[in-house]
Amino acid sequence: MAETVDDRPEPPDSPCDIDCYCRLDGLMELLSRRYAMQLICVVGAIGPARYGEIEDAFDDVSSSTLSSRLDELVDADYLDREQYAEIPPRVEYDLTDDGDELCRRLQPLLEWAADRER
Amino acid sequence: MAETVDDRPEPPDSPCDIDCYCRLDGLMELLSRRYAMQLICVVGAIGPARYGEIEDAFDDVSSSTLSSRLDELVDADYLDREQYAEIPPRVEYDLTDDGDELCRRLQPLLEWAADRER
DNA sequence: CAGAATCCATTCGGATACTG
DNA sequence: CAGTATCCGAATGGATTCTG
Repeated sequence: MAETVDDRPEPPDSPCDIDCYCRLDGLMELLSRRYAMQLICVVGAIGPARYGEIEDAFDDVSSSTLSSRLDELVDADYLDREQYAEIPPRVEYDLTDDGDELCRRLQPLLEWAADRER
Repeated sequence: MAETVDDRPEPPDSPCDIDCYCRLDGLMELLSRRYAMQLICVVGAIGPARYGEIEDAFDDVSSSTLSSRLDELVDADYLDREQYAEIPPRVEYDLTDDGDELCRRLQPLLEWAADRER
């Protein structure tokens, strides 16, 4: 890698000085995956949510896809995964603090998107 | 241990009765493509924006990708494309009313995303 | 129940070259 | 300047099968 600038006081070569929304990679890339944004908001809405509940909410998502999305969001610390040693096994997902903040910021968007689809 | 009281009506056709953010396809699918959300906000920020300005703002987007994204957003009526019969040719993109509303609803998200990347 | 693993079709997006 | 066209590798997500 040629140039990795660790401290970015003011990128001199950035033509987009507004608020530089153009270079966003981490979170935006995560949110650009299928169901990611909806997933955050669904978990936010139905509180601690079990895997099955989430799966049902989407109704047409494959388990592999949902698993991936959950993993990614857990890894990125937007979701918290609590596993209980019970039979049958129970797992609950909930928003972390960051996830909660994210959810709040997604709300206006999804709300609007939902409105215009009906 | 009592279950959380659930007195929701339970619509028969929708397993996700909160606000049904799970079935969103149209807009969310559009926004899930690379640069789409940033693109809306950038155009919102630099007003009527020329193709070159937008391209420069992103600095690492390929012209084919940017073109696709622009086309999609124009087709979906979030962006307006104005072409002037000049030499050299000039094209300006601007937000439509829907695009403007979308931009406002994306703002909190991107703002936050930008903050946590620095 | 809550996934993990594997395989695979499709899609997406970048590079490159070319144009009105 | 503002794209379009083409090719192609990479990534994505679904189906299916299997498991603690």
